[in-house]
Amino acid sequence: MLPASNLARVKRQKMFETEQINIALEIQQYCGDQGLPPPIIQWNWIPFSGHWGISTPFFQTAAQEAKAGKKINISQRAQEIAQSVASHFQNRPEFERVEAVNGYLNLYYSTNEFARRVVDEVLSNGVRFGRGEARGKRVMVEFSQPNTHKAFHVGHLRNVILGDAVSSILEFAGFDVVRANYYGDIGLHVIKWLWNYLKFHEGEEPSGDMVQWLGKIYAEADQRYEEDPAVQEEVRALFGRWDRGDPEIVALWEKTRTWSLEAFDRLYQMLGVRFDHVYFESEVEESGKQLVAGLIKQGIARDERPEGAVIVPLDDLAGTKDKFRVLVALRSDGTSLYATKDLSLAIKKFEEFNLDTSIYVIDVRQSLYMQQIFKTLELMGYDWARNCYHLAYEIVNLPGNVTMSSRDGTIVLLEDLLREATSRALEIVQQKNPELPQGVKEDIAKTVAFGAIKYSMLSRDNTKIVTFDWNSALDFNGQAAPYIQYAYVRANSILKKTEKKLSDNLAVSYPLNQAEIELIELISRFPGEVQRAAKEYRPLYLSTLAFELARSFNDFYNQCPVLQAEEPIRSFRIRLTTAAKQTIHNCLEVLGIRAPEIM
RNA sequence: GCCCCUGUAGCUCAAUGGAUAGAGCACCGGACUUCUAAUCCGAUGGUUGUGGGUUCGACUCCCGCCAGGGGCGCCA
Repeated sequence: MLPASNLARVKRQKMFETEQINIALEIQQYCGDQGLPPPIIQWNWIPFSGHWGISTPFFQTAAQEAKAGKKINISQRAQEIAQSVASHFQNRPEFERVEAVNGYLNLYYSTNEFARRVVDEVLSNGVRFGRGEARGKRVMVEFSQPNTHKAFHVGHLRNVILGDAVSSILEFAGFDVVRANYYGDIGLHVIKWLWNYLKFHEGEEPSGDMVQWLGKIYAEADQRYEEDPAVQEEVRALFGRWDRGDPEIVALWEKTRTWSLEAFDRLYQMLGVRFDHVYFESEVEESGKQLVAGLIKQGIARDERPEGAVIVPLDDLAGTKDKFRVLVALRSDGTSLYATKDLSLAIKKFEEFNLDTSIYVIDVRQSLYMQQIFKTLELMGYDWARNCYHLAYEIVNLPGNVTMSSRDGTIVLLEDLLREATSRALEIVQQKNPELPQGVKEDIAKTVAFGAIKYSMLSRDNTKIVTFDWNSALDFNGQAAPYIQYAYVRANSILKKTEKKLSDNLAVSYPLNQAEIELIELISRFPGEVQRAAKEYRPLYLSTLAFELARSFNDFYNQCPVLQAEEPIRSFRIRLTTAAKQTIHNCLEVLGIRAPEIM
């Protein structure tokens, strides 16, 4: 229930929200006048009705009466109250029908009037339809976080796709979003790579796919490192040289790092993902070490060197048991760990960007680690630590619960997946539209293939493991992006054959049929679903809505002739088709999926 | 041992504490002289892991148990 005093603060994030709040207040007023406890109004869509409207139950009101001592049958009493309220709302122009059923009050909108308003709202806002009002809150989303000098596989892809979608959704919902990447450009893995390069690949220049080439050298290095203690010794020595700033090593590091960064730039560009700010581990390493020294002084960290490392005994400090465990903040040899750098980086983010919220898109296996970092920051006295949020997602596995690992060679390279998916899509375009120019066909194939891959990851909840297999990854049928894209193409195909200028926003003067009503209802849900997805960081709500919009449009397409229809039906259906196309576009847009004009 | 996640149709997954738990895939049967069949229509398919509790009402919230996965001092 929204108290009247809060009414002015309610932003119009959903369509018709103001109307709904006003009616809710009126119902509460009415119940109060009748001597009933004020009901909590929770508007739902009316199920099974096939009409457009809102609904709210009165069980709670009845239950409150029962608790107050009245001897009543609750469901019966709820129906009585609903009936009473319904009679109060009888003969109101904004509702076509008002009824009380099973303890619910059902308010059926005047369908044609609301249809007009929904379609008009979409058409007048265009690409901005569904966009929330600016909130004046800044949120940083850190995602992708690749290691340089390593391969990029399908497991990493889920992070990028999720982070990108969440960023877009938040931005569309009204937040000021800073998309941040954080490269692991230094550390043991890089030194191992450099060692292997110097020893076995000296002077080689990258060839073919850069990320793959770098990854191959890394995998090789890792294997030699694991198998041979002498290698470990050499790598440590090399790490020492790097630490001392040996010019030859630093130069090689800089050169190869650049190769890697350029390759990632191309990769993100290909995926249609951009970042507003980029951080590097190398830039927070020194500040991290200093920060840990400070922690020791403050008595937050315990220096157990030389026998042990520098640790933060979180459970002792927080007064918990077996909850936060112990965070290792610095190695016993004084070299930095992830934690060393993450603590420093967290502070840097808030200082540089004046954030309200800081989101970390990182897989679920690092949940404890993330809580340790946030807790440590809190103990350091940073109040904003509670505005740090770990957006955990489950990993991508291979069949048989096999974790993707470069070391074990159990990976599906991004490159391979994209190539395979694109060629499969191209084959289908070839069949459907052989007359199109080759370049156009290739564009469509890419759009479809990338869309399919992104959608398959976004249409599953963050907490669900994705099991990768080629068959389902390359399946373009059913609930998948190509289905949605095809509905968009069909809408476009109708519109191409109409006059450029849309007719005016006239009242709908014919009885809408079922398919039209459902389509309009789904369109009207979009702004609310954007807010819900933003609030819970769940693109799933929008990937589901996109599919439902597409299915509903296909239904409309089959049942409702547009171009052949008589006026004024024809004009309205053209407007509705335009609105559906726009809404599908906006919905896919925030998911990072493009829609082709033809396919 | 402690903590987290998951368990829903044969399979992969949805479902604001609300009315009759829905899609896709697979399987079976239909629909292109039509705004593109990458589509649509129909049929089959359920003790929501299990036992309690809270509630007018539980797939949803709480507790126990079972099963699977993950995490827990110098990896990232």
